[in-house]
Amino acid sequence: MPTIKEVADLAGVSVGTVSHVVSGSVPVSEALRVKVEAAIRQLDYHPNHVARSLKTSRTRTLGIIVPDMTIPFYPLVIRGAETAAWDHGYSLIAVDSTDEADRQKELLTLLRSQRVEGILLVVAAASEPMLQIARLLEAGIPIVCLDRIPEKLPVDSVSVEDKSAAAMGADHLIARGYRRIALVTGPVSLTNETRRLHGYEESLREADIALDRELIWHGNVRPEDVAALCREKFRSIALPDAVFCTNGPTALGCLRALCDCGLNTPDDIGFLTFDELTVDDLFRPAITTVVQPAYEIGFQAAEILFDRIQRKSDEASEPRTIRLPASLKVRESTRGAMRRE
Amino acid sequence: MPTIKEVADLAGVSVGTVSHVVSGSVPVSEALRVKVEAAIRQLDYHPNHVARSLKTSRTRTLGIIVPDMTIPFYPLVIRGAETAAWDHGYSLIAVDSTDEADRQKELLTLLRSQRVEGILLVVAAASEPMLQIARLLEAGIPIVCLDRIPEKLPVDSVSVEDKSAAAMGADHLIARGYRRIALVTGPVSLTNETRRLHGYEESLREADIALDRELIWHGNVRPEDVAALCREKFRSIALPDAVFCTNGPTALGCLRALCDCGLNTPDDIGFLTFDELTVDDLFRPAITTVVQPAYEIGFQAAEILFDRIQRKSDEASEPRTIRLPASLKVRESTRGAMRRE
DNA sequence: CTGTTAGCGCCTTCAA
DNA sequence: TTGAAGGCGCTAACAG
Repeated sequence: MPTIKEVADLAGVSVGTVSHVVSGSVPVSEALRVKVEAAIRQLDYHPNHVARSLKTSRTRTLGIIVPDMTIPFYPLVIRGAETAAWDHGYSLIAVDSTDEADRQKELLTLLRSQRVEGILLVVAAASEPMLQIARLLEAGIPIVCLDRIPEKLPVDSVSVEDKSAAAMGADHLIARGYRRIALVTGPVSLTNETRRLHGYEESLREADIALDRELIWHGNVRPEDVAALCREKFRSIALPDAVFCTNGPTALGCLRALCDCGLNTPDDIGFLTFDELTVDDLFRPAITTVVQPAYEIGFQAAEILFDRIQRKSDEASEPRTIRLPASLKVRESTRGAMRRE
Repeated sequence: MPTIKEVADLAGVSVGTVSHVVSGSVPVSEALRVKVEAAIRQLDYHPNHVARSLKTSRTRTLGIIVPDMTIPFYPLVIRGAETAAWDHGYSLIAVDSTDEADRQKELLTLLRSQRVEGILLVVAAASEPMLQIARLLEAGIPIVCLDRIPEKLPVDSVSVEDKSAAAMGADHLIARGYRRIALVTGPVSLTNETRRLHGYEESLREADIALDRELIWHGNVRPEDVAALCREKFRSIALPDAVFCTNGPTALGCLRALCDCGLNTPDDIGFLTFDELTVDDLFRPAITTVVQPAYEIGFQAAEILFDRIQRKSDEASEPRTIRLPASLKVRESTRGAMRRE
């Protein structure tokens, strides 16, 4: 790999001059510029970002940790963040914690060693990253949590307005005449799951529907587990009018259970879920969905990071909490309750 | 951010000693080691990979460029590559070219400037990266192409055995009694699409089914476009017995067209596709699929990269071409032709 | 405008 | 076993 020195030698100028034409920050005479550019092309010179970063102590790099890239929601988030980063001349390192606390910890350490200038973090389900996050923050590396927000931690965060999003979904079901509405959640250790639960509860309360604990099923983000859970429920208790899943993987599991139990939607049971399943509208019937602004979440989170990066010193400023509204995509799976009695 | 010097000062030793305990490469007496470790913990020291890389000229980093992270196939590939990288103590920078030639070019340049030690590349559909790839190779940065393989370029590559995979799919359709089998492809500028086409053709030939050009529809990877294409076909020519889509996004478009045209699978028409659509087996009917070993493709590609990285000098060795077998997941959408005449 | 030079933080001989 | 010192490639003063 050619270095700036080799370029300088070939062009017959000093390294300083080469640096100037590369960065464009200092004027260089036409004549020398042409010579330098020729040398760069001839040697196929590519500035060494590693050296540059060491010198400037700015890597122009952001990191993002997601729990599972294969959940369609996250690639969209990453896209949003990547776009924002790109716009600022930054690049984004996207890594996957596979939802494991240990790996998340290692990744955080790694990103820190790589000297990323900021980190977007979707915490792993069973992790306690508070201490590590606090340390990163102390070290001057801003962090923005997205989607899943750790409790009681003064950190910037961006997510959907969980409670009202869930309430919107439940309201819709109620409006369509469903009354016995089961809720299938992800891990309740995640605060956004809890908030979605609250939204559901509130919606029912306002509609004067008695809360039935038997209809609140706490699952996780592994479709197989959720499928087993739902099958068991479908077989052991009176069938609900409708099921409301609070996230994508959960919905996948629940759909499988419906399949397995020979239940049809919406004829036998209504179905509603958070998060597009890629093909919601191709399913027969098409699935009604609470759609989160995934791209926007990633984008805005990155913007906050840049805000922090810009005015480094002023780190005392209050943590920002952004809650974006979800939207409801009404399709066939909630066509309406067919009271069967 | 504390530096190695600060750790050394606090521990009352030289930087060399600290370096030795951090790397573990040189023995250090118990007493000093303990002091150094205490200092490291106290300062929350994290070795600066940037400086380390500059010194050693090894970044322990790989890059992967995919055309679209939101296509479920690619996150799996990335997972595989990330796992392999992790096993070797490397990290992986995953970036998305959004299938644009320009962006791909910039990303390649970026990765090079970041001094990644190797690159996994899924070329953008309309790109001509030959020259740039050649330059990277010359510069001693190994590249492995995956999934989409550029033609006539002596570069390592890993992908599915396209032709036989497609033939397997077509054979299955034929065995189930389908005869008028439409093929919906992605961009034919992609050689793997061409090879899948060949597999289809060969399968038909061997079954003595006359090739009908009218049944070969060349689409792209934008579902909307493919949907429009298919709708037009469904309305203008005699309905095929079955449709075979050669990739996921194409299948999405085709399914939409079936929906829009009120065609049911498999009653009106059989349906088969490459690539899991996340929920193939939840669809009613469940969709028969040619499944590519996505994770394995990513994993093996990364392994090849490490092979190259290891024995750097010996760059003359022949390019390796790995073709992994696909498997067929038979579900309901190809239940069998119901001859309707 | 152009050249010179001092580090950025770390690893790695090399001596002691 | 430990310490001292050079230099990786680059940028940013600064001097000319």
